[in-house]
Amino acid sequence: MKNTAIAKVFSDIADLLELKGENVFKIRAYQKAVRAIEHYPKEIKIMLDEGEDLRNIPGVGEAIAKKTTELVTTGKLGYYENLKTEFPPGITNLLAIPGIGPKTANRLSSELGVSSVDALEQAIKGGQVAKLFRLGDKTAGNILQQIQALRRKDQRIPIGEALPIVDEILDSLRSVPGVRNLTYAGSLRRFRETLGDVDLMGTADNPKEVIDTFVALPHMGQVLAQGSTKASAIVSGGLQVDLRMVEHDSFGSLLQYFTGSKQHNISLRERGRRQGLKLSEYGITDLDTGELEKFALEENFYHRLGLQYIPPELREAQGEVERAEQGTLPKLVELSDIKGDLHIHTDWSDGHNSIEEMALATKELGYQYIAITEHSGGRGIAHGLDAERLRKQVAEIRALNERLYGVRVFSGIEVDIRADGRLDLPHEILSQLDIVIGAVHSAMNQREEKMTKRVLSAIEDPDVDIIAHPTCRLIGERESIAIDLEAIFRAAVKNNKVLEINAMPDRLDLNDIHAFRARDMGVKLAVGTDAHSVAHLGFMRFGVGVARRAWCEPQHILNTLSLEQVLAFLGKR
DNA sequence: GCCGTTTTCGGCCCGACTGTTTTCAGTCG
Repeated sequence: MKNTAIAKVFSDIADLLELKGENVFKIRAYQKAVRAIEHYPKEIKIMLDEGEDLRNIPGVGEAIAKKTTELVTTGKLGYYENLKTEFPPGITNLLAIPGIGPKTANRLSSELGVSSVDALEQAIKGGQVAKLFRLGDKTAGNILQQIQALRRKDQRIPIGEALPIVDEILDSLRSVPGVRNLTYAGSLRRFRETLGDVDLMGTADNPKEVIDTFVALPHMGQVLAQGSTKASAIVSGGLQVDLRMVEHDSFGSLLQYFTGSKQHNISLRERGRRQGLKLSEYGITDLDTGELEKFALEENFYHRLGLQYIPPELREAQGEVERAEQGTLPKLVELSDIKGDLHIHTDWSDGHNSIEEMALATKELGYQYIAITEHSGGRGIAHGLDAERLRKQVAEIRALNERLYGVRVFSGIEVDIRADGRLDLPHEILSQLDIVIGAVHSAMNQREEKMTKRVLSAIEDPDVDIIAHPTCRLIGERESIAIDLEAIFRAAVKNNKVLEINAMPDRLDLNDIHAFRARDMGVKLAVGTDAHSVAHLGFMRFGVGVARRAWCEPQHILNTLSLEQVLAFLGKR
């Protein structure tokens, strides 16, 4: 049983306890455990196998540890099963409707016998809901709207789609005279892989003018709200963007507040309270004197609490507050640390640019090296290279290196790991290359045991240096293959092999949680763009974002090494 | 149910909005 499945059960329990009207702190404890478990980098099942105490997970105490153990070892949880029988099935679906909380859901169920979204819709249209005490026509109408919005609501939007649009919006707004600060907050600033909406924040001498410019931008579809300091609009593609213009002297605390995560902010406030301080978006209030201190700079907000500045990517309540207190936060890898791109396609297979064009473009980026890694022949559709064409390409790259200045081109391949675990090209040619990436592109439905064995055999193959996009997921499109990542990570460490953080925005694979665990286990990682054109080289920022969320420092990432160092690493085997 | 630079018991993050009230409950982020 995976951590996400365990978390789902406790999340259900929290919902049911809410309906039951249980002690709110008990409910909060379950919700806290849900977040802790779903983001925990290590599989609980493995912790149990290794005899590790689940109470090491912050937010998990004696009771939840015991329930988790029962759930994982037996596949069932008696407490949960009993709880479920107390309510009509499906009633927790009502809680997913914005505007409906436990109290309302309970009354809908007990007073109207409504326990499904469809039944609720009928009840609203029939007028029964508006007659309930303390509800009314307006509330009923709002709920109906929310139900309809929920039905047509798109999935969360991948960061790769949102960020370029947001960058354009910010560029346009920065040209308004008098703008002083302007940035994005929220999950985008924390670099989460998908976004529900986007929060922009700024300060300006003339906030109204910035708002007016914002809603008039060509990107904007429907404008949902527009006032003197705040506006909301839907940009083409369905992404909701909120712009908030605030007072300059409290910009820091507001940015901190709106960046979140919610759970991170709660951790901070809990800590603040123990210091006799009350934290809010307006600043920090001394509980003794009642005095409010404002912060124009976010850094100072953290420093006032006796903490190191915590980079947004770390603000997920994963122990970053404690580390900031000790002054031991990691010095996160930055885009400027990247010295090369080790996963690149060209027009030799399914890419759009020549080797030279790609090389010159990366030189512009300040890179010292790139690796040309076409698909192998096994992928017929992608004009994959067979041994003969690969030999020709190696010769061309050699010739190119003779006349290129400032950037070194490695000859490489993204060789298919076939369904039986064998590589798609023979040792004779692979051993001639500077770098070999192994990847799964076919037979993705294999059972976990077979798939794991398949990838393990590639990791153990002396010709292979890197495993690309280890889970093969495509965000919003294709689930991860079934694979035992813990076993993969162990083998990578043992064989001194590298796992990729694929930076294509619809892959981001390894993802943040997996990369966190891999790094923690001592796996070397590489951020590769998988670029199929010059424009794709810019994907590096997304991969670096994942690495930062995984608490990676430069030394954890292979392609932060200089040319000499990376050659030494590759030559070592 | 969790947890401890005040505590093993007694606390538990903070503020805003909405719709319904006539002072506030419920919900959200």
